[in-house]
Order: sequence, then C-alpha cells, then structure tokens
Amino acid sequence: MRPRFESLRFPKNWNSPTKTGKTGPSTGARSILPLAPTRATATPSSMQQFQDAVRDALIAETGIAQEAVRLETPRDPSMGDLAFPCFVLAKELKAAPPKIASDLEGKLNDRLQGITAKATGPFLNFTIEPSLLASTVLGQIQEQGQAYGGSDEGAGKTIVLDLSSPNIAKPMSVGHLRSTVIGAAIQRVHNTLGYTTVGINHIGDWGSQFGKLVAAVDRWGDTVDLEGDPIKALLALYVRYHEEEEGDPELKQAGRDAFKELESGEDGRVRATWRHLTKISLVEFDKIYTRLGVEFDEVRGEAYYESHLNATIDRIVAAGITEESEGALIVRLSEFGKEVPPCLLRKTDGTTLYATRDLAAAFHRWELYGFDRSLYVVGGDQRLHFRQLKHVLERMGVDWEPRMEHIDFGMMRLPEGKMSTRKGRVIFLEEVLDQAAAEADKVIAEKNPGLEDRAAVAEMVGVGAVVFNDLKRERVKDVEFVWEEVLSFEGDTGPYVQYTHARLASILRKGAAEQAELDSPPTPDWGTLNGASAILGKLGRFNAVLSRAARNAEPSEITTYALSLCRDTNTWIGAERVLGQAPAVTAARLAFVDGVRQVLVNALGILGVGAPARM
RNA sequence: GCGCCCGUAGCUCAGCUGGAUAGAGCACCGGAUUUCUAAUCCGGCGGUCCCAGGUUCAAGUCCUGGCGGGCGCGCCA
Repeated sequence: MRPRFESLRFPKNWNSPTKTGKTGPSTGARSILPLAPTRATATPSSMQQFQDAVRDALIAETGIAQEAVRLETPRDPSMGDLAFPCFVLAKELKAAPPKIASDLEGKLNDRLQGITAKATGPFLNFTIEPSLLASTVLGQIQEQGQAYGGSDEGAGKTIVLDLSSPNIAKPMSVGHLRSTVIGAAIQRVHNTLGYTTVGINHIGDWGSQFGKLVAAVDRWGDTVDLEGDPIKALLALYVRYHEEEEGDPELKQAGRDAFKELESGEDGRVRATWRHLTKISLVEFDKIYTRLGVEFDEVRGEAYYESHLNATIDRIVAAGITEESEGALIVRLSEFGKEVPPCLLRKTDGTTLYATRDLAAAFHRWELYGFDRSLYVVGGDQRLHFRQLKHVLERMGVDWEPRMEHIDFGMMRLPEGKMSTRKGRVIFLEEVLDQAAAEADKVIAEKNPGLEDRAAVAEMVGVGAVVFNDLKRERVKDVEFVWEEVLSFEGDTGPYVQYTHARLASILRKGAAEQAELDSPPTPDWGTLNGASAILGKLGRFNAVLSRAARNAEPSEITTYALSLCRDTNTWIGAERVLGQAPAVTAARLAFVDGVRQVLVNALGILGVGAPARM
C-alpha cells in the first residue's frame, strides 16, 4: 500500500452554500467567521443595470461598437456616478471631443430615465437619480444578503488550487502564511462566483530532506522531546543535521541512503519513521488551519504521487523529449531561450526530484478534474521551476498547459534578511497569531472592558489583523515582517474594517429598537441619504470587484475595496445621523447602513477574516 | 555573468483594460465626543510617479535602454 492521507481529507466545498440557504457550521472555531457569500442567482449586479442603460443609449445614439464604450468612474464623486470619455468618437464623428460631449448631452438625456447626462469638457458624466440608485442597490443587497456580490459566472468551470503546501517536520513560519491565506481567499472568491473549486494542500512530505531527517532522528532522536513538542524537536534535529553534515561524511551518506530506501518503496524502519513524522506534523498544522479558518478539499502530500512517478517519466520519455546528461534524465528547454536550464527528472542515483513529482501531480489533477485553470499559489522564488514545468508540458504537446498558472507572491523577509529554517532565522506563525490575539485582548481591555466573549473576539481581531495584513498589498510585492505593523489595529488594517462593521452593527441594533416603537413600519425616503451616492456606487460595484479579483487571482483588490468602503462610510457616519430622524429618514439610513454592513461581511468572509458584531 | 520580479510622499501602499487637479494609511502638527463604538472623524505638512528616450490627442500606466533592490540559475524543495 502506498501512503495516503485519506483520513485527513476534508469534505469538499465546505464553504459552499447549502441549497436551502441555511447557515454553515455553528460550532467550532470557524463559527466566529462570517460565511463567505453564497451563490447568487443570475441577476445582474445593481451598478451593471445602470451601466448597461448608459451603454445602450450611447450605442443607439452614435452607432459606436459595444466594446468601444468604456465607462469609467469619475475621480470626483460630485461629477457623477459614471463617465464616458468622448475621445474614441472624435475620429469617427470628425469633431472635437468637448463638442461631441455637449452635442450628446441633450440627446442622451432624452433617451435615459433616472440618469442625467452632463458634458464636462471632453467627458460625459452621468448621475443616477439618488433615490433610484439607493433603492436599487440597497434593495438588491437586502434581497440577496450573503449572496450579494456573487454570481454564476463560473458555473460549470473548475478551478484547481495548489495552496499552503508546508513542509512536514518544519514549523509553519509566517512565510507559509502567505500561500495559505492568499490561496484560500482566491478559492473563496471563486466559490462566490459560482466556480467549482478544488483546494489542494500539496504537503512537502517527500524528497531527500526526509532522508536527512530520518538519519537525524536515528542519531539524535532521544536527545529531543519528539512526543511533547514534535515540530520544535524536529526543527532542532534538522538544524543540527545541516550544521554537522559538512564535516561528517557518514552522516551525509546516512541521509542519502535513507531517502533512497524511502523511495525504493521498502516498508521498513525508515518508512515507519517517515510515516510517524508526517502524522505528528499534520496534527500541528491542523491547529493553525483551524485558527485561520482554512480547510482543504484534498490534503495530498508529494508522497501520494510516488506511484505515479514511473508512469509520468515513461510518458515524458515516450514523447521523445528526454535525454541522458551526466547520468541524469533531463528535458532540454533551450528552445525557449538559452537561459532556460533543463528540467531534471531523475538523478544519477535513480531518485526523483521536485519537478518530477509536480509533473505527476499536474497530470493527475488534469485527469481528475479537467480544470479550466490550475493555480499554483507558490512564492515568486519558484518562478523558474513553474516556467520549466510548463515548458516540459509544452514540449510534450499537452494542450491544457496554458491553463496552469503560477500565482506567485513576494517573499516574506525579516529586516535582517531572508528567512531560513536551517539557520533558525524564522518567526513561527503560531507565535504571531498568539501575539496578535494577546494584543487585541489588551486593546479590548482598554476600550471595551465589559465586552462579552472577549477571548473569542480578541482571537478574531488578532487573527484578522494578521490575515488582512498579508492580503492587503498586491501579492507580487515582497513584504518585510515588522511586528509593529502586523500588530497595528489602526488605519489600513483588518481591525479597522472589523471596527467599522461593529459600529454599523451597533447602529442597527439601536435602530431596530427605535423602529420597534413605531406603530407601522415606515416607508424609507431614499432621497435623504445625503452624500451617500459614492458609497452606493461602490456597493453596486462589489460584484465587479470580486470578478476582477478572481480573474487576476488578486485578493488585495478586495482588501483595497473594503478599506475604501470603510473610509467613506466612517466619514459619512461622522457627518450624518441615522437614529432619531423622521421615521422615513431613519428607515432609509438604516437600510443604507445595513447594506454597507452586509457587503463588509461578505468581503471579510471571502478574505477569511471574522466580522464581530461587537468589539 | 544571465534571466525573472519590483521601483509612486520620510515609511507602507492605492491608482480599474492609457483619460479630467496623482490618492490613502503610518509618522509629525493642530482640531472634533452632553447623542448612533474616538480601534473613529476633520484640517495641516509632505510628490523630479527611479532616470533617459520613444509611441499617443492623452503616459504613473504601453515600448526600448539604463540605474537601484529582491529572487533564481542540473542532480535541494
């Protein structure tokens, strides 16, 4: 029998909606997290309706091609909700853009209802009648709730994601956070858009390092506490091995022999040790995943592909693209540029390499899922590796090769340099989460000492801060790990978004009480949402933001959106009152507040950050 | 040496498929709470968008060449 992690598999699509719209798990650590938005029915998002109306009017009036109608958002919200730069029409109509704009203004106003066109220089700006905008957007949010922002654009499409992928026997460092958190957010946004997703944790449980580890356990296993704190113990052995390896040929050989035995399939002592190391590591990893609210559809270590390796190599050989070089089996890739080094499939000693196992995995995933995209959420330091993988497939003539994408991200660095497990220069993820939760607890003690569920909220805020911080910049950018930044709860941070949500929730609680006093439910007066149209416009564009974030596999587009929504909303709250107004006014403003709250919940859910009602 | 990625305010970053006066947060200075959570808000300070060419009606955004930083480059993963 080949080793597998069958017992560790998680239910598929854990975060997908149930058909009845029931909420998800109500117990366990994940219950503190909001649910990611469920799939919506195929109604166009609210802003889209207005855009379509403007686009249709422009086409009808000018005969311009649909693709040429590029509607933008004016920089200054007071200029309008939508903008059309008239430059594209200049050639065709043989007129100056400002003239085109002013000529079109009246004609478009005749065609449009509820939307006013106004020419400003070469631009045509469109303002949606405020109460129409409000009732449309807020009505749709209220109707769709958790599903708002979602769509069925991905129906029938399958996205496979390779994410997290920690190495067995090493503690998860803050470096591993990135793949996990970025990958999980990309998966959730796809789920929201109706894609079928398969999140695979490609555990690093194979390779020569395990030979080294087994050798180290053999030699020094009884000097460390393997049962009590297995990961730290294994780390110590790993570090020690690398320290002593150079001056100790016997040790080096023992490591090599152990891996060779491992890969030979012999079910002996080496394999038993390896199996044990895998088991205790996965138990530790699960603790972190629970805190992060991340689960996988498949946990498949590299070892899983052991049985596929020979067939994979045979396949590549059969394609006639391999050759022997210095005793190793390689695929030359120089046709893709002289700087592209060959891909090694088999070492001189007959054992396989990382690339061999990834190729086996790629074929396996294709055969299993026939994916539309296969995303590898792996650090940018492996760009060459994935380029080589794709080139090998290309040389084989595999037509689905373009569907594989390396979703690279920048390195997490320490101020003193690159992290290195071997050198013991790492920050452990668990420690970061603990620190953040402790810090959040301190802030609560200061600001809201009577808070119920204080420990749970502190965990939500602390972990939320860490997760959000990792998602907030464009993923290709390197990040330097600075404690002060990670533990910051002010400004552009996760807790800022959570806090905004809590404030809104508080207003809604009080508003519900106020409304309960009334004899009959008031009809909202949508015309009284002073200065809210820019925010309403943002709410209406939520689906477009998610769609783009999915397409680009870029969670930072969602964090950026959430932050700007919060900033606008906090400003609005400072300027306008919700409670204690005429009933029709309060009703409209409560609906507005609830709309923002819902979108924040949905956005945070996708990001994997909790949305506490009080904090 | 070669290749890939990044380069916007003192620091960390936004800037949508090229479009209107380049925006936030942190830091610093000043202000706001008898009423919806001050983990907030308002104001001030702060920019040769790395440099040089080019394409375009229009360039932070596209192209070329430099410079600076990061990462990687056959038997690790």
